[in-house]
Amino acid sequence: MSPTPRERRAARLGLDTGPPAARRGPSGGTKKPITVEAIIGTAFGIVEREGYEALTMRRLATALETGPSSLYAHVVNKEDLDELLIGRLCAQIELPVPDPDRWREQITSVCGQLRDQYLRYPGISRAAFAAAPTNLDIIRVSEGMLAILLAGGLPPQAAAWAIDSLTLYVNAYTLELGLASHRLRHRDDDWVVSRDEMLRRFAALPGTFPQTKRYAAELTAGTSDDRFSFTLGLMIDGLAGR
Amino acid sequence: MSPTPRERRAARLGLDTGPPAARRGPSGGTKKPITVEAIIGTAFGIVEREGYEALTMRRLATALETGPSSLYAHVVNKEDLDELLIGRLCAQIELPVPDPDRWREQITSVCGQLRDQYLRYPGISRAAFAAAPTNLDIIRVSEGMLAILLAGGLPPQAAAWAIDSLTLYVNAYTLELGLASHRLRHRDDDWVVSRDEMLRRFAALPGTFPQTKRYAAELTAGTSDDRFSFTLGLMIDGLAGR
DNA sequence: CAGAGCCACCGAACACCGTTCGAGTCAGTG
DNA sequence: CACTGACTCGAACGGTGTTCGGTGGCTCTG
Repeated sequence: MSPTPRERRAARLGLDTGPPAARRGPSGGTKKPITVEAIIGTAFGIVEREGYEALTMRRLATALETGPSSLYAHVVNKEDLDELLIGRLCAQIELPVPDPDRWREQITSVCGQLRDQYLRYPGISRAAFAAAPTNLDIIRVSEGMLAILLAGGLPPQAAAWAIDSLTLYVNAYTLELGLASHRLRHRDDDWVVSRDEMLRRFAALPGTFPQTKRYAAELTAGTSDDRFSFTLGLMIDGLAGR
Repeated sequence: MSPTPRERRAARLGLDTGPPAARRGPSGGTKKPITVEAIIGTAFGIVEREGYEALTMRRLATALETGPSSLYAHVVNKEDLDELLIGRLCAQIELPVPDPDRWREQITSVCGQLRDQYLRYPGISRAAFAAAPTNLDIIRVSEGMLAILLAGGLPPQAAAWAIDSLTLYVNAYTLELGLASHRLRHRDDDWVVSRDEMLRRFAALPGTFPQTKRYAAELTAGTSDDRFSFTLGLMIDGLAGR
């Protein structure tokens, strides 16, 4: 029984098996062999340039100058590939050493880093939603956040749940922005509208929407970044009250 | 130039054109004609029973005893269908008349209703993420929430942004739960694990994760409902401080 | 050094998906 | 009655993730 893909995944989750002896295929070694590292690298390239929706197994295989089936020797699934990408993303998050006096700005910084990473690869947060809470790189980030909140003096239960809340919100925020940028880049002319257009539409609403009409300015105010820090502040303020 | 689907959509956004004269196709009138209403109804049925991932145009057409192409006379897109579903969902939300003294429980109730509707149709919140903020039924809910928060005495800017935060969180929460229930129903044996299994895995972590190991109990505590109301409380508490 | 077995590679195919095309069929109108 | 136009629907197109079977260098064994 040859090693099933699940076993490969299991093996990768364990200690990394160094360079896999660099075998060559029937191509005669003319091109560099396919490695998990190469797959992840070009996958990130595709997502960065064309968005997550463009990351298909076929597109990825073409970029690696091979066929789709060749990928399945190194990756179990598209889902597995997603998890690899999210793991790599999380591995690049810098976790500060917890400082009790600065827990608010520290947790904000970690969330901001997550947001920036997700936004650098538009749409990839969709993969983050499905990512396993088993992955070590992901747990590492959550461990870091937990340490910060605990150092800040929060009760453990609140800290534990708050991590869920915060990461979930960051994921959702970046997912929404990713969808919007996808529409911008990809047809759907009238989907993403300017602020002026929003104001016009709100003004054209029937009288059944008095508050929306009256506070149209507030509803459309601020950059998406403003909304992000507003919501984060909301949650952190709520936490501080615990 | 026959009416393009976009025009149908535009027409539907205007005043609803009553019963469309009940035309029959080549089937000779043996079966009930396809209407937008019938499409929405059976679509909800499919999602309720088999989850949003099972809602494909082909599956839907089969349920209506027709071919996929027949649907496109009533619906522009799958995206358009999604918007119809979300709109219908939002139309069923009951909006209380704002009471300044009870704004907290009122806003909590609306969010709870949204959560329940989304969870009744697992995975449908994925469609909610993409839904247009143009749809009248959706704006109606946001108008209701805005009225509650304003009655509560919140500054308009905070109220406006808070609506975004809250709905985004509810969407994200239900999306995550929907993904989990999808995995449960659909293979992926070891993906959704019990609390005991989670505790075992946390205990097996290397010493690099001290906080995660120490507070494994807190990290795995509570039902998903507990986490939902915790996060909502967090945001509302933060709001109350404004 | 000869042979065997492993396994990365890859072309072809399968079962789906959303969507389009064009012909066919009816109801209402002039 | 002929015409028009909305509706129906089988067939097909281009796309997706994934599987299968064979090939041929590689490495290890005898």
